Amino acid sequence: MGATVTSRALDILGAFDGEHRSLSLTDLARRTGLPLATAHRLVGELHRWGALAREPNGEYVIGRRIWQLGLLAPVQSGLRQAASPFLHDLYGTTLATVHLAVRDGLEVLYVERLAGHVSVPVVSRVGSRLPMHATGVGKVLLAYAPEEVRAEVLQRLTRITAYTVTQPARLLEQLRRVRAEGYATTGEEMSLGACSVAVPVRNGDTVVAALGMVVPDLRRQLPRLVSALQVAAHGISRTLAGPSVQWK
Amino acid sequence: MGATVTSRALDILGAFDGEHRSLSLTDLARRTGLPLATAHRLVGELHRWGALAREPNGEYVIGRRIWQLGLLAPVQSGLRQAASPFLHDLYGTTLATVHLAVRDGLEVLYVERLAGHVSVPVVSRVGSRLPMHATGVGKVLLAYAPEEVRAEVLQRLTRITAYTVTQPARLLEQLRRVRAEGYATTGEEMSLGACSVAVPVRNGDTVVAALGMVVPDLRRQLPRLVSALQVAAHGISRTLAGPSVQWK
DNA sequence: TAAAGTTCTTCCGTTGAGCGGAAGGGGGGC
DNA sequence: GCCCCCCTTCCGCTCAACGGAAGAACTTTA
Repeated sequence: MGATVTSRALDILGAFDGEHRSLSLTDLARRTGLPLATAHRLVGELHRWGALAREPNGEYVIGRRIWQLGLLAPVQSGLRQAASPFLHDLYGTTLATVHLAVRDGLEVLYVERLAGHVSVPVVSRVGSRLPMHATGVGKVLLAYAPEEVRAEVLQRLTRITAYTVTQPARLLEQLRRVRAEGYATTGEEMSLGACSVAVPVRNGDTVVAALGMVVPDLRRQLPRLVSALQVAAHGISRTLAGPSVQWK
Repeated sequence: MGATVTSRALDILGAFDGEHRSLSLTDLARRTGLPLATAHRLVGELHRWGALAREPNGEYVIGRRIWQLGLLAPVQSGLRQAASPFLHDLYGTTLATVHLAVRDGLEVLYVERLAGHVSVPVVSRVGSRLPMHATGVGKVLLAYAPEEVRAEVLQRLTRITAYTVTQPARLLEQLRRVRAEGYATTGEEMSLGACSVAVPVRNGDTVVAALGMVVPDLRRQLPRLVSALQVAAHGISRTLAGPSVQWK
């Protein structure tokens, strides 16, 4: 596989994740499968550049330089900033957990999250990924994804709770309705006790993100939540389409 | 200089900054001084891994994977999250531009920023760096920095406005007062029309960050602002010292 | 429409940078 | 003391990275 120097260096960075925020040299060597001496050299270079930093205890963590670079990513500087005020409004009026997510490959990537005080069992975190077929934002993004992506996702509908939709035909039907009605819902398909609604966020004609919220129960207030979401989504779209948000 | 493969790959990432968020292949080759063919190969690898992404127009931007990694940096997951609620409170009670910053090498690195509606000419941005001797947070961080850092910074007190302190002796005296009184101030030393106050944020005994605010004028309300800042700083310190903030 | 100028991509023979096994610290637990 | 684990350094071999050059794709100029 990855035999190039660059890919090895990147693999070292990739060894860090939400559960492994700080790793010792040997941890890194083990997780990447690199010989210790090699890992040592690469880690040294990454450290010298500022991609990695050392904790007082000697373990390595992601460095500030990477954090800084991350702030330049379009997902951060464009979409996120455009959406920020609308998310706050939305949270203010509904007090539910609000999410902004994009599609990344075959998964949903959470870009922003405002957590409600009344906490519902929510799995997502900013920067984390979840399967598309079991989340509200995922269904929206899947509904508007290229045919090939949809086809591939439909092949692997892994079961997560007892309510997860795992039959391709049934999910396809749901996606059709998402396109027709403009919103997606889930009921305890990702975690028990959590339902969700989501709507697409457009930039011009294309769906670039999904905006969703998680609540304990949908029945009663669905129309109100959908319209609140749509108002916010339109606001974000307008900001995105506006004069060069991306660059300021 | 940088002759290793890794450092070249990192240099490519380093070519991106606040003013250059998207670059073409030739831009990258030029900015890094690499031969086009070499840049092409490295960029290809970075792209394949997700460190770089391609815009519709073919230019490269920082990819989502880097953004995700950045979220794992301690500056983001520990300090920033601990401080967030206090910053919001602080902003709510004062309506001034609020800053959280750390020292990175010989400069101030802005970690978080809440912008006031009544905008004062503020230069900082999250992820950007400014010189230490001309900012409130910078003076605080400098006052508590290791002797060697202070010595080096004092050698290069570049003038920015007519009010910037450029005499080492005068700055040293100010730093002494910062330590004695627990807060630092600036008056139009970084940009005209902007004054600032800042206080240290501690984790245990060591100063890990500085909390500051920028206002058009300090005279009248200084005591009130200082005490508001100190309350917030103590709150952050308590959260940092508390049970494992860093890991949740 | 051709010509001249961009920028991007692919090819391939040469060579020195990266490789990694091995050996040498350092510390802390028993 | 001894053992074990983790980190760091060394060094000769080899193969991956290098980059000049040629050509493809696309744009601008004449």
